[in-house]
Amino acid sequence: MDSKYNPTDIEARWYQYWLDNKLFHSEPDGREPFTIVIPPPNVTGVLHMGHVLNETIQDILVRRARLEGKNACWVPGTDHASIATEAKVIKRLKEQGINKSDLTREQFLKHAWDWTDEHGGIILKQLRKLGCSCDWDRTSFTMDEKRSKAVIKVFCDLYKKGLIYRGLRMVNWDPERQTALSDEEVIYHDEHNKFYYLRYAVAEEPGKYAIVATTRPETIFGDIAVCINPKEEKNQWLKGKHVIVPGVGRVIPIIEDRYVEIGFGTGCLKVTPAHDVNDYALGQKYNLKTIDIFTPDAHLNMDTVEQELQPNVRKYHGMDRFECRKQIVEDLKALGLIEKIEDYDNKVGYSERTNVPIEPRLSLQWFVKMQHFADIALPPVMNDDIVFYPAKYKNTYRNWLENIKDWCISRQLWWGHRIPAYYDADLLAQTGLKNYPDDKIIVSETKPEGNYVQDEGALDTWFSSWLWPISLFDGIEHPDNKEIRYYYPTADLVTGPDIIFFWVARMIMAGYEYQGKMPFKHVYFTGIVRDKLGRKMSKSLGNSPDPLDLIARYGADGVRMGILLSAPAGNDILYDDSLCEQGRNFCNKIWNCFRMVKGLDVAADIAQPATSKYAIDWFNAQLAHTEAEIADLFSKYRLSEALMEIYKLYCDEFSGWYLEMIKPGYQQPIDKATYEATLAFFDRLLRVLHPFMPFITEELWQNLYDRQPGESIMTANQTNMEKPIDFWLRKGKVDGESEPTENESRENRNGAILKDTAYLKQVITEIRAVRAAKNIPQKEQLTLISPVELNALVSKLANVQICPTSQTTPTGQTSKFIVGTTEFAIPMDQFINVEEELRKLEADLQHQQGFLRGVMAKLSNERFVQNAKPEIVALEQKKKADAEARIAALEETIKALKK
RNA sequence: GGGCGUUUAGCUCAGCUGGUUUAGAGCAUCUGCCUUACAAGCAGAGGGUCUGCGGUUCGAAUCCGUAAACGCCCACCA
Repeated sequence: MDSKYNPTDIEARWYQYWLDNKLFHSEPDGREPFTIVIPPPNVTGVLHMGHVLNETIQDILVRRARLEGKNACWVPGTDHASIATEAKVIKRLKEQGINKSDLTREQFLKHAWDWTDEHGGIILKQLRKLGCSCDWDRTSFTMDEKRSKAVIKVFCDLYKKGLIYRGLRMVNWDPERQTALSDEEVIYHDEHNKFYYLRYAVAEEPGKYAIVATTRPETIFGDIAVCINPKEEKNQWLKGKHVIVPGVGRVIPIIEDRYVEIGFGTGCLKVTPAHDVNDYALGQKYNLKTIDIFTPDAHLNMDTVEQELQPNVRKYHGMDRFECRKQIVEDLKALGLIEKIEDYDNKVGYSERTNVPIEPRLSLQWFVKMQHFADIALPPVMNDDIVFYPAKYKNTYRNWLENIKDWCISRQLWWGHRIPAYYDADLLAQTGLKNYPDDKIIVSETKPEGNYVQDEGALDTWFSSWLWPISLFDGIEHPDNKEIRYYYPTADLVTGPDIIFFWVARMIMAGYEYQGKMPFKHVYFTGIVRDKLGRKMSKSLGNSPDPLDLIARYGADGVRMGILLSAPAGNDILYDDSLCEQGRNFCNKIWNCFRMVKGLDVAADIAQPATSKYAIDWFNAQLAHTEAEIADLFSKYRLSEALMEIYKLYCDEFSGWYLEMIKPGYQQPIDKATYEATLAFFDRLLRVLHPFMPFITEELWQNLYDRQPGESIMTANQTNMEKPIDFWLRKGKVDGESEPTENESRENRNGAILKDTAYLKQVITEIRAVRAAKNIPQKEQLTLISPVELNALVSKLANVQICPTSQTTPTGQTSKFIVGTTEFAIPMDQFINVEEELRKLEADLQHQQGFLRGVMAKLSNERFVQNAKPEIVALEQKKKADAEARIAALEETIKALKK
């Protein structure tokens, strides 16, 4: 065995072994289920650091549950990611010289499926490298047959219930992809813009102007009115008048509405009902017409402007909206129709996917009525039936649900689930889509007989994702089937807070609507993975490492540890390669522990040293203690802390102390009892680590004992994780105790031996410190003069000969230290720097005296003694006694030294 | 404009319902060691008054108020 752990081959081998033995596969049975459904990554996506974090956490939870004996099932799959994938396909087609507009829907979809087949599932393959224990037999896709059927069925069902409707609304329009978006898909950015003050000539009073301030001068072609607040003093003179849209020539009325805020800008608001949500509302209220001046790709369309005005504005036809803005400003300047231009900061909405500014656009879309869903989804989260980690996201969740708006679910895309609404072809020809009567629409899972045409739109991707925990188990089509009854509700959902509205909230809604139950019991919100400078990882910054490359360098276990180490739930994690390095180093440490243990020469006929017996007792207690700690941390989803506990357990307790305690002398064999106990400890240690580092733990577990084919650490039932194993414990009751229960006595004994060992460790550490300070090598044996009886482990680990104080009269100089209130001394041949010793001791003395003053201040305070709880007072008295004893010991030592 | 969160060693974070030996961990740093499992290691050491201010209390990193800095979410002020 090499002294360095080499993960590459080992990882590949064990992953294949797990697959070959179907160890990830789950079928309903009598055990308690533990289900996680993967947040489906985009089908054409590749693994990035965010996935690594997210999937590692899920794998840890799943593997832990599996070890606990639960029937763990982690269902993988991918998302068709309607808009993102369609964009990628269009881009690729363009590279081949093909325009989407030249293709029929069928032709385009053929290309899209080709792309999906080609790239789809790459990310799932990558998850295997990371060690994810998904049940691959259950791999699903949001657009596969089962999931598609579920989506269509739900659409029809909600339509029948009156919860889906078609309507002409102002929606967020993505001019790049030319589709509607939901409110959640719009991201607002702060921008430095200009505020343009335009002069609208007053028709009735030549030479006078109404000044209108706007950030979007290019929309004046669609102006229908100018609105003032009836209460605004300075604009009273405009009441009932008309103004002329500058550069356009349209005469429009001044209208009055209290919506216009007094004192803001000029008090005159231009009303463009086709291009602004608020203006649209005003338009509705005052029955104004709408002029849509943009084409679907946000170029100016002057055909919609009145015939007689077109000669004035024809030059803008076909211009891009931002080009037009520049141009119109130039032109109005030339005409003297711009009063002034000011800097102005405002927010502009961008399409989440294409990153172009969205355009509010009046359009015919499908919506889900959300109030009903908000009503069923709010209570379970607020009263912790579904628990959020961290809990602060409950606020965010509530805030959204309490201000819920209807969900625009139709998209003008081809890649996705096509809306199952059908129009009578003849009637449609007469009326057009907008005027097609609602009651003549047929919404159906199958195409109706006759001459019908299907709605061209597709559904929002999230309209399939919200069914994911149900549709994966066929719970939409067969709501009471065996699988859904067994696996649903799922246990945990692990996801980012950025999709709390998109996905988490909507799954809860669908869960209650279609199963009458929550979709999951716990939601673990991860943070965002950033680089060590706190910047988001992005392709353009080049600060996003390729996970596969990291796995090649550090091993999957190392990377898993690296990503997890500083990732408490909800906190952003600042990723740095050095964290993976720490993970790799840890693997190496474990590897070498194993080499040491398995390299021991075992002799059946030698007796077990008392020190080893003690060491085993102690480590058993320590292990039980840490295991309980870890169980507690898991119950709170504090996974990075749990891993840190394990790390310290291996490095400090097991490797640093236990193995040193039981290690036989040079080229000496070890007794069988100690060896067996050590193997058993190792077995437990591997199990507790396995969820975090599956590969190395499997490798070592397999080599620890002879294992049967098909056996795995994964399924080594770990039912006793928080309890110590009995047979190492001393039997019989502790003196002075009256019949403790088994658990109590175990805890007492564990507590006692942990305390004893802490004391021993401290003595040993002090001796080592003396060595370090005096540069005395470990090999050179020292004498320790001790007033108390000490375990022989002290001699073994510190290489000292222990002499009782009574039998020793040190000649010459000694180095002294105090543990608790006991003074120990080490005689020294060499010269001792008395000054140095004194300085240290006096510093300690000062510290103790300061401490004692603090304690005394409390105890001499009557109100403290009266008000504080008795046990607190008693504790302070004990502190006082201890400090006094220690001070006495120090003073004596100092006095002796000064002689 | 609302709401939420954060601020503890050089860095990343624990510190739960105020009292547990005048603040803990990992990493990094410094010193000494290639000691017969491991230099991707071992041993030892240093380092913070808990963002500022005020209050409650016998007692505050912990509770309250306030200010500042940073971060996030929501919102139709053109």
